[in-house]
Amino acid sequence: MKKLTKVEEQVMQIIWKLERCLMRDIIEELGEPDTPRSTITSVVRILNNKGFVGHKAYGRTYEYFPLISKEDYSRQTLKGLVSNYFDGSVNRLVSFLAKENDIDLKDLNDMLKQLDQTEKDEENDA
Amino acid sequence: MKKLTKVEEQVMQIIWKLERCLMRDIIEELGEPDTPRSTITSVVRILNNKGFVGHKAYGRTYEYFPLISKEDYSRQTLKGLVSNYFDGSVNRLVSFLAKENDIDLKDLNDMLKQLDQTEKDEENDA
DNA sequence: GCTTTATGGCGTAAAAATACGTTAAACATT
DNA sequence: AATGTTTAACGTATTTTTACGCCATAAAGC
Repeated sequence: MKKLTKVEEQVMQIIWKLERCLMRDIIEELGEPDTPRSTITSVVRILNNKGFVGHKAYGRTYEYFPLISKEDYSRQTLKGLVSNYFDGSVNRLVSFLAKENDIDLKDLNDMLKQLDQTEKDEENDA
Repeated sequence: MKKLTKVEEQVMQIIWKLERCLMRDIIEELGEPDTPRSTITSVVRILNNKGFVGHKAYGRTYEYFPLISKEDYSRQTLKGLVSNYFDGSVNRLVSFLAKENDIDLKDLNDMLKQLDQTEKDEENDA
């Protein structure tokens, strides 16, 4: 899958958030008055060319919407990160985070217990 | 911090791996015969301009080495990913991984216990 | 309904990333 | 040492990304 560049990603985040939107919504949401609107439209156009967003014409104005979900893209990105920086091992990533004290171990334990419980519930449902 | 592009990252990975290296080491390690060496040298030159790698001249030939550690860069990238795709919550990231079955919960539990133990050991040392 | 102001698609300029050819030095072979 | 071969720094061409101006339309004010 193609990778988003810095600015593309910024705009894409907005389109993901708004789901279906007009140019004005994107510009309003971005709210950076220093960037000219014409620059934003360019980026949207390129996102469109690259297949990240689609558009539907309403008269002369377009409605834009994502063609790839944020979740799919983050999954892909995360996979790449793990493969490049953590020897392809997700556990290594988590262990890195833990060592960095980015996660509270107790929190995580609680969370895991909950997930574990969810799994058991699903088993019972089946 | 500046972000590496696709090709830059590829070359950077090699320089991180080799630590201190000559052009020929990088090219050998890359081992993609379809990419001309001159292209690689360009990328290295740009990495140098961007401050990712330094060089030391030995006569007419340069020895290259990373100026930023792989760990630092991955930390930074990960932080960005979490902030952009997981509402800034690392726990949310881990929970995502767990739901995707990318991590085995049991493995993770064992790992956490070990980390927990390490912390206690460190407390005893102090 | 005419003038003024805002909107946004489009073409394209400017900057950055990627790709390659040339060439001069380094090394090998005789 | 003279010749051929490999190496890699450098300059630049090409492509992609980023940024803007223009202008036709739409909307607002009078």
